[in-house]
Amino acid sequence: MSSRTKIKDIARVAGVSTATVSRALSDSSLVTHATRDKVREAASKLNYRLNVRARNLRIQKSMAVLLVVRNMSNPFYLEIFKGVEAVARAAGYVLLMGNTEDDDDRDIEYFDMLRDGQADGMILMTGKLPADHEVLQTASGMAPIVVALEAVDDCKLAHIQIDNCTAAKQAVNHLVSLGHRRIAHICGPLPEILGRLRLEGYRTAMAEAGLDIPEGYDPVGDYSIHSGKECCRQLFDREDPPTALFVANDEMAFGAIGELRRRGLGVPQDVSVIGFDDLFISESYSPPLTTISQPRMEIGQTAMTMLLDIIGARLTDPKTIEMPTELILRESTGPVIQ
Amino acid sequence: MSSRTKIKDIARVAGVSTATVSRALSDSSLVTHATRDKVREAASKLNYRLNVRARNLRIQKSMAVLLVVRNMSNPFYLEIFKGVEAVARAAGYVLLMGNTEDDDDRDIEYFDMLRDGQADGMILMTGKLPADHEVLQTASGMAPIVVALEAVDDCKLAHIQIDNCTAAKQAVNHLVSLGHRRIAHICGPLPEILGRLRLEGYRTAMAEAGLDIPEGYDPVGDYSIHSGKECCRQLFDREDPPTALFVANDEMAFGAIGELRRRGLGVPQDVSVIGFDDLFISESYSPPLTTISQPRMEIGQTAMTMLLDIIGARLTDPKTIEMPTELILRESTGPVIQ
DNA sequence: TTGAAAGCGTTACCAG
DNA sequence: CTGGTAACGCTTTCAA
Repeated sequence: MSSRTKIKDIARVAGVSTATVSRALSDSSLVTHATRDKVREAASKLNYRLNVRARNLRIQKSMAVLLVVRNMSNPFYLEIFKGVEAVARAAGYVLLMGNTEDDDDRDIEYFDMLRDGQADGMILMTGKLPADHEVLQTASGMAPIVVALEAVDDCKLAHIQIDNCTAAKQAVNHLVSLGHRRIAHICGPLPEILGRLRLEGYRTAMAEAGLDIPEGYDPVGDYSIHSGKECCRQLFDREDPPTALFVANDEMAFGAIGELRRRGLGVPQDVSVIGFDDLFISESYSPPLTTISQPRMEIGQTAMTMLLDIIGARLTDPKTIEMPTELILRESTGPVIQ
Repeated sequence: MSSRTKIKDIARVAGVSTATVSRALSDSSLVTHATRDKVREAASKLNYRLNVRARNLRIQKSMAVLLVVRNMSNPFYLEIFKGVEAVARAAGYVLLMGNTEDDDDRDIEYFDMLRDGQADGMILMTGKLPADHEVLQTASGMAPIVVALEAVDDCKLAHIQIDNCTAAKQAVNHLVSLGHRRIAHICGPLPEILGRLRLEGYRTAMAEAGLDIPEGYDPVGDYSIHSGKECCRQLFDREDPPTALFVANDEMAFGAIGELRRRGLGVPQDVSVIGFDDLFISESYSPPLTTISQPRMEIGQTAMTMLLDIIGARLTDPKTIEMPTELILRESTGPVIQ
């Protein structure tokens, strides 16, 4: 019982060579059924287990994929994790988690892991790309990277994303259709593409509706509950507070609703609020939050599927998949009261 | 640029043997400073990167730990993930995610990964142990497994947990001190130890306060928002509805509050509600939820630290660490109104 | 302090 | 179809 049984032991017991054992165990067509069965029997009698490390060294793969996020404790990612995990394990890959905490050095570490073969592919959700990293300079073929939900400039990577701008327009249109005219937008951080696109959608919808955006009607938050509260405070300290809020994510919307309640303003009686993301909790929030829903699990699944296609060379040209969003009408929005 | 530079190339350039290169790069005390520097220089000139797969095969380690949960998309785990990840990466370990979806076969798969050396250790949060798995039968020393937040019977594994029973008592005592006498408890699933301990705490506290628990005052949910709603419905369809609810987790508490609102009952004016877990959202819920807080990030950190100690043989006997909980008073509980 | 060489456990090439 | 054997890239004895 000292050392685990290896292919050599099976070879001895079954009376064949290690090469044949390897072939038999991997269902190669180069062995007869008879020897295949003989080998398998010996293997199971000896309680054989493949040494994955040895195989990976030999075949030059790690059978692992790396999922890199900015902040592991963001609840938004949960369903995505799950979608990625499901597809990965079905394909025999294990899932390595990467957490950058917005630290560029860590970003690079994960790219290094990819280059060094510790992972065969990467799903990147940070929206950041280390400049000039070797991994990206694949003369032939694509780098085994799928950028999810974010977009990185200038390079030919596979992307999976949603149409943030159109979704934002849809949200604002809904508020307009309820009769709102003073509609403010609590933005996400604007260096990031996500925040910019949602802001652009807001502006476009407002313009199309012939509505002005007063100076300061689009305060910038950082997606945290607290910053939602803070931005809301700014907006309602004004002399011309809005009657409706389009907020760039649900968490800031929660913060905003909290602040409104603190001021004695009812949602949606006094102010309508619409969020973005449809977190698991939003449906049962008080009031249930009207929001834009993204198919997060499917995004994870699709990202991983794409990554497998790249790794398997079934996908060789940059491709962007756009997933549909949906406006979920709940009880945090209502007609404007004059 | 076809193939990556390896230790052999460095050896050639630096004019030493591969053995010396290996030693130099790992800061062995068996090389002189001079040769060490010479080797390092060559390595960096050649842009050398260690082949982790090859090293792992040779040293018979994977430098990976496996974090196994029942359901990856449970927001409760987020901070734990983060805590584990931080300690793991500081120690040079990568984090592999395992998701069982309550499927025993998957459970076994992850134990197999551990036995097969695909991971050097495991943090188990499913509360389930496959019977008689080889991994557990370590004649000498402990299995490299830390059971977190759950308890598994009968075996000598390291545990990290909270005192669920005492925490539950504390919650109920708080309701009692506010004058509540008709206090119900929405339980988690009772086959599981967690649910049982919280129920026990509830019963003990009620008994100590001299309060009866009417038949049916402790409906069983499944930790989902929906089941919280359902259990609440049952309780308030009674002729003797409670004036206070101690709910076994925050999500069910949200469901319950939603149901109460639907019935026109105010929280805490008409009914007090107290949850368990202190999810990220609970603080800004409406109303802000009184709940029991667990130090989740620290639990993750401590679990991983313990695991490293076991792997490094610094910890050789089963040990249970108990983390403190805290009752967080917010606005969902208030004095009973006659 | 250094080098030669033996593995770690597979897979895959090349003969037969 | 099968067997011998050379890798995969590193670490670590054992000798010098």
